[in-house]
Amino acid sequence: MTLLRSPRLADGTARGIPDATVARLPVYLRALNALAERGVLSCASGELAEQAGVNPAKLRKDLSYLGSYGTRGVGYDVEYLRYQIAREMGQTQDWDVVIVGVGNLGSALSAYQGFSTRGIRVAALVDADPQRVGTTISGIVVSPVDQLQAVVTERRISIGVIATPGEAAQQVADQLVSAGITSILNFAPAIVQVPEGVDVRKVDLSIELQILAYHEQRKTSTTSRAVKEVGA
Amino acid sequence: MTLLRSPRLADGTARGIPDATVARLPVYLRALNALAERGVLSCASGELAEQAGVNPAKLRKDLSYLGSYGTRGVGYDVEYLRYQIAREMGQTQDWDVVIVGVGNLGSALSAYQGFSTRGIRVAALVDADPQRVGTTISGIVVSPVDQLQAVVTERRISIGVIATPGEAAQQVADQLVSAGITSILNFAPAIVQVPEGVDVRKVDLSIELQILAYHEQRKTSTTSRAVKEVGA
DNA sequence: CCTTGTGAAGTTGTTCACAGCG
DNA sequence: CGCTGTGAACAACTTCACAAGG
Repeated sequence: MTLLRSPRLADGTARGIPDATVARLPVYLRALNALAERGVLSCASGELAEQAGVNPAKLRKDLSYLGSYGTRGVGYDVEYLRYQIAREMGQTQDWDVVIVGVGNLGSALSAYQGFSTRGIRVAALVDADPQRVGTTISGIVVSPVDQLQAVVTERRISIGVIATPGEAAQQVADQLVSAGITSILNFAPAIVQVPEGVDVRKVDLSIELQILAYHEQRKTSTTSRAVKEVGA
Repeated sequence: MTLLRSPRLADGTARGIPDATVARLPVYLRALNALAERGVLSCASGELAEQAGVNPAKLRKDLSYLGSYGTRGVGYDVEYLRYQIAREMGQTQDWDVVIVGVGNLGSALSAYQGFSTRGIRVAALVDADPQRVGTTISGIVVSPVDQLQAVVTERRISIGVIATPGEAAQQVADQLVSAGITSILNFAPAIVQVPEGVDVRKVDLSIELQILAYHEQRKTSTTSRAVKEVGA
């Protein structure tokens, strides 16, 4: 079970990048895109780190897992680094996702502008409600749940998004898995169990607010105490 | 700067609960609510841990930061533990939040059913677009941005949600802070800078999918390798 | 010089394993 | 006996501080 971490494989390719680093690479990518848009060609770790909201040393260590893409005494070439991170993140291709559940949240996700520039494409929408099936949302016709397998196979979708009520989440997860999905983003307020080999990430809107409320409570009750940044 | 951790203050009250634990307490709360609804009166750490999707030892350690609320040889009283966690999380009161930006995502958040049962109440909606100001969404009239200060003060709101495009995020954050908000949940794809004492949490939809895409890419490229749960 | 890349130290989080207690 | 609560070992992550090198 103690799967040891290999920072680098024998073939020299950077592998086994720490989870915490993987979670930050898209942030760096976004910061680099912002710099590129402003016409900046090169930047030092300090500038990029500030844009990304992290410590410069952390940024450099993160980048070191990918390779040595900087120039000592100078910094990083914006376009080159942008490409290297994008490649590492698999953004040289587009990733098709299927959203299950087109209520308020599912509809908002379908319309979300930010996906397309990050290599994410909403390729299909699915809902259990016959009233919603057949309607068009953000230019996509909503399919019935029993078409999930067909849609996933046909469009080679490997990522599924659960945007249903909590009660339906586990069943939807099971259906996604049996349709061949191996990565799930779960917005439903429920823990879903999946077989080995399937990745699940969870975004829970209530929990984020509850965490803020906890810190808020402590701020007002203990008036004399230093406050530090809330862990992300 | 080296703010040392005090698990417990002199007064005996549990304090300085680790961030990782605070982030999981709402999950335990949800699991306990589910058990209570099923009429379960008592449970062992193993059952609760399974419901919550964590290791039993981790659950017990998390609970130990709050106090000793279990009974050895038996387990935990569902209702009692539920109350203790809720109290620690500040859920004995309701927390009013203001959502800035009522586009697709902001509207979906306003309509989100899951908040009310978790002590979160959407108390006000604000938007910069004159077209949206004055309209009613989920029973709340949208206020103009220049009313933010008044709304926050009047309703004693301490938590703000940014659901605007990325370009507007920093400005909105500044406005929230000057209106007296000290906790921000940021859905915009941008890093916002805030003064000391203000907490910011970030939820980035694209980044979550990009992280899944990264793992997905690695699954398909290296066909012979064990896959482990993606870090939340 | 100046900034990267990185060992080493420090901090936080997780898991084990068992003493303690109902 | 069984399950909690927790010290101690372990693992992951962050930060420091400085050698390396353009």
